[in-house]
Amino acid sequence: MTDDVALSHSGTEQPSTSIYEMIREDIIAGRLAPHTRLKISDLSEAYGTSTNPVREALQQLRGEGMVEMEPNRGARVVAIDQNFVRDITEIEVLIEPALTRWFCAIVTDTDIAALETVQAEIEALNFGDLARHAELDTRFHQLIYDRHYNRHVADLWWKHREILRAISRRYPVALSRRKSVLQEHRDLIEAIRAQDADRAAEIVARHVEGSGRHIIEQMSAFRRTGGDPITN
Amino acid sequence: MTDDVALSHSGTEQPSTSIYEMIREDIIAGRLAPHTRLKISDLSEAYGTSTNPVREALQQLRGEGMVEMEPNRGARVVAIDQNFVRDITEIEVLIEPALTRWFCAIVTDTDIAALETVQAEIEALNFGDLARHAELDTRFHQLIYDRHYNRHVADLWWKHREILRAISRRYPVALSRRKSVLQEHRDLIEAIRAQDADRAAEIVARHVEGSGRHIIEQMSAFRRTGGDPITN
DNA sequence: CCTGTTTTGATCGTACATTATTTTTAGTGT
DNA sequence: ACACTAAAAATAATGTACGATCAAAACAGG
Repeated sequence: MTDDVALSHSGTEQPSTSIYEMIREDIIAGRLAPHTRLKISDLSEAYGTSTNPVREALQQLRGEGMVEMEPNRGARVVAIDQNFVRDITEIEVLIEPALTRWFCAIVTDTDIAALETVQAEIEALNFGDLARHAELDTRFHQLIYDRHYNRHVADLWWKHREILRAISRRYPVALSRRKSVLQEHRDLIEAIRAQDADRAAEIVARHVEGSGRHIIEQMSAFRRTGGDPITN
Repeated sequence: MTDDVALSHSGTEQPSTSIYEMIREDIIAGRLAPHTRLKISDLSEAYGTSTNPVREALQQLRGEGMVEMEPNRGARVVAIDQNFVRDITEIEVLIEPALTRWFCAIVTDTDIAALETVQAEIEALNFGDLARHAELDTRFHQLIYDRHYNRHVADLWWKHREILRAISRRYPVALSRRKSVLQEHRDLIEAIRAQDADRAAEIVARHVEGSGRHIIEQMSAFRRTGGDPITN
């Protein structure tokens, strides 16, 4: 089994975006799957630069927890197993309801309209394009969370979101889960409109919990069959 | 005001501990105060190495959020203001009660005995040695949180704890706060012994909240007077 | 006193050297 | 002839040195 890096970058890259962002984006987009080896010489060649910027980018990603490194043995994209997903989902179950509560207190008609617009797009799409759906779903929650004054919480949510995106992208979404997502979003909008913070928080908690559980189930299912999930 | 780096390292360092850990430790210990400039040439000289290891260490710390960097303008220890403390305190108010709840469910007599031992030491010390007190206080909570299966939550707590330690070390502890800390610890032990998870969680939430508020108040007070707080 | 230029200083990128680890190959004993 | 061990080469990470680039500070002219 080849464990090598094969990226979709042309040889001539504009260095407008940093190496760090590029590697990061490649991890989130799933082009660098969890636990793939990150060889600095390969990466420096792939991104058309010398080794030093790559090394520093990897160190930064290491600090963020997106890559893991062993001394004298190089770096890998962080291995994401069921426990990993469970762990960060549990954190989100604590955080997202709190963010939602705040949103309920400061929400305006414009905000709700924006939510409904995105939700309408999601329903119209109806999981036809999974990548697009993920994008819209992210935007839906982002509309709520980005309003919070606490940037650290919002950033923490975003960081976890990106990781979950990277992993969930590799598995399909079950039909039952699709129904739940749509319903929960609708319920959430209603609770927010009614400024019922407790109810909104409760819905979000269940939403996050369900999302995490679903990913874990899909991981188990596809691990048992041994088949590779979605190959890009 | 000098903005330079002046560390307490001898010229001959054993490279058993990495540059990363050394810089990190210097930040947490307060030898590198918030917002101090981190000049790689100075650091490489101070730690007795070349620039590259320092650069990578700084990138890792940047990923952790302990250092902030601007392109072509170098790195600084992250600036910790009142909002910063408020932000991470708010996160802890969400996280620590959850960790405590779990602890209530799995606590043993040995655990409670350990807590009481540490608490006895704290009370005996009675804030005589602030550094030692901070150490014991950390250990007290660590006894509770390290038992949790979710390593990501525990690590998040630890990361925030270290940052708060770095900042609170620069300010004295008010007498009223000292009383509260001791009382809250005692109450917490009682709630845990009774396996009253709700009550324990509530106590911890107040404890964390009070701790954060106290730090913020001290920051405001010493900012107004303009005087530098505690100088090591 | 303000503005444009020069100088200084530090970061960032490239190239090279060293060290550690893994793989290959050769050798030895049974 | 096969298995196991040891030595050696290859591979990759880690550290050092230097030149290029960028930004702020010092300076000269108006």
